[in-house]
Amino acid sequence: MSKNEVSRVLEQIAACLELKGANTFRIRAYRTAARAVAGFPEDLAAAAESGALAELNGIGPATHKIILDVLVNGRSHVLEDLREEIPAGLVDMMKISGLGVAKIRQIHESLRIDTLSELEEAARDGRLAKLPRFGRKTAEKVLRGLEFLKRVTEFRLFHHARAEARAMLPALRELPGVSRAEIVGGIRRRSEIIEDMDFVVELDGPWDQLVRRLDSLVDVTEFASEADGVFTLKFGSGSVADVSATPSREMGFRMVRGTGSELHVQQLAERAAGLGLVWTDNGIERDGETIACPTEEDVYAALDLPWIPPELREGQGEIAAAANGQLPHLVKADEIRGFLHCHSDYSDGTSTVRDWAIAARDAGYEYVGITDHSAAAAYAGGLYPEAISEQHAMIDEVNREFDDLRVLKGVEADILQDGSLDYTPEIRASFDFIIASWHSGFGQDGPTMTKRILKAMDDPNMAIFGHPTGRLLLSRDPYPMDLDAIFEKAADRGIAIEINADPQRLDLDWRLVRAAVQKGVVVSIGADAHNVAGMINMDLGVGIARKAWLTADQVLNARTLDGFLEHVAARRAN
DNA sequence: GCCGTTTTCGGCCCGACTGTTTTCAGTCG
Repeated sequence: MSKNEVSRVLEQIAACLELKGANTFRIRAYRTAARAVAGFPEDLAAAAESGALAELNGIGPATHKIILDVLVNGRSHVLEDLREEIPAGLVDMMKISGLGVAKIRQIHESLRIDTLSELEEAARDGRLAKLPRFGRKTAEKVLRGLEFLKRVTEFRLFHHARAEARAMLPALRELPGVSRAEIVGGIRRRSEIIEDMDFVVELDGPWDQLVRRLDSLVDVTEFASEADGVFTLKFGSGSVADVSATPSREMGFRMVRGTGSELHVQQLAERAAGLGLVWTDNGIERDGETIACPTEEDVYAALDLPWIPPELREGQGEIAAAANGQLPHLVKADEIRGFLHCHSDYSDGTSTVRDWAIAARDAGYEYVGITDHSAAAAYAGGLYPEAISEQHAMIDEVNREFDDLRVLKGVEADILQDGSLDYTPEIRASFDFIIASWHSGFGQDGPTMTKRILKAMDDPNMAIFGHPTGRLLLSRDPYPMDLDAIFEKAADRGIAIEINADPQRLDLDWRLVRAAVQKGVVVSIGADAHNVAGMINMDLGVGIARKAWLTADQVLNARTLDGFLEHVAARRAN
């Protein structure tokens, strides 16, 4: 059982308790434990054995017992008992925007509804709108929510899928006759959401032996094989893996074919045709002979191309760029010098300023920008003016202790309804830099939102525009605003646009990052981490930057400390 | 249910918006 699965069990318990009307603090305790588990940096099972898990902040006797139950038995008796009482459909309804516990209970009790399809029916035939305090708009919102759920339910977040795929690799590599196994597909391209996991295995032995052993892999519930050596596995967790088996002389070809998007592969086939070659499902043929391609380099070389980084294989011009020798030198994780956008225990984070400094220095960063929430974000413990001075004094103290790292006094200031930034101008000027982002007023229409953001950009203290479109992967679409106008103004004012690296956000979308950069916008990669375990988010953000063709000089926090501060100063003077 | 420079019980996440209502419950971040 992975951390994510254990964390999900705790989340589900919280959801069931919420629907039961349990004490809110008890519910919150389960959510806290779920987050603690998900963000735990080490091996969970080992920590459970050594007793370190029980010492973890947020884990108490009850949640510890549940975690052990899940780790040892693969299931939670507490959750199973709750499931007896609470229909699964009601838990699903909590994912619908606009439906909270109270409304769901009302629906359940007055309409006797406990599945999503019954809910849809009631929303369509008018029963839902007739309930007290519901109405036409609520019913429409529920239908939109149901539509969204249908659209996303086959997908999972990148980091969850990658963790599961990585955990599967050793088992695949140990299968008889398998000399190599690699992850391909959307995970290798670093797509933000993933439908199926894709693998390629290099097989020396006979196929039937592999077929017999594949369905013995842990937790496989369904197994189907296809004629051309692709095997589909379904797991108890609901995830699906496609495993493609190939002899070593075709390994490179299978990896290219398995990794590239449909468009990329199609464009490779067209290029092959242009060179008088034939692209088939199993390889590239010249004069009726298949060209041996044990490595990916062999495939691209046969097409007279240099190797193309997997992140770029989307059919968005990378083949032409490769042919012209114009592939970008994609930014690498070790080129990021500044760790930006982190929350400390002054607001809703759990790590202290000193924790952040130590973790950032140990990870090799030159500077770390602490950006707690501003006062308007009351729900997240946003800082009142008194707390700011206190925090700045603390940062000064920590800075005196480190000669190889600088802690910057940042803030994630709310963009208020009217487009002004939180705090007075004097307070805003007291920060080293400001990430401005919005956390409320999402009901506004597109033009109003655009006007609001454009106005915020007039504030000389706004150095970075945080999680610009507000999207939450698999749960909320981006907000409808005029991004062209916003990118133009950002370029003009020298405001960086954030790639927020929270795995649920990955906002700005990589496709849009490319558009922004083409307009001259500088990009900042922000981890949006709430504890030092969240430092791994930076890797996800770099992945998105690479998908957007970014080079280090286009990334604000790949600059030196002086370079970063110069940028902020230039912005304030603009 | 968890935590503790408030320490074994009492406190923990609040303010604004939305859609429904004609004064506010429910949801969201």
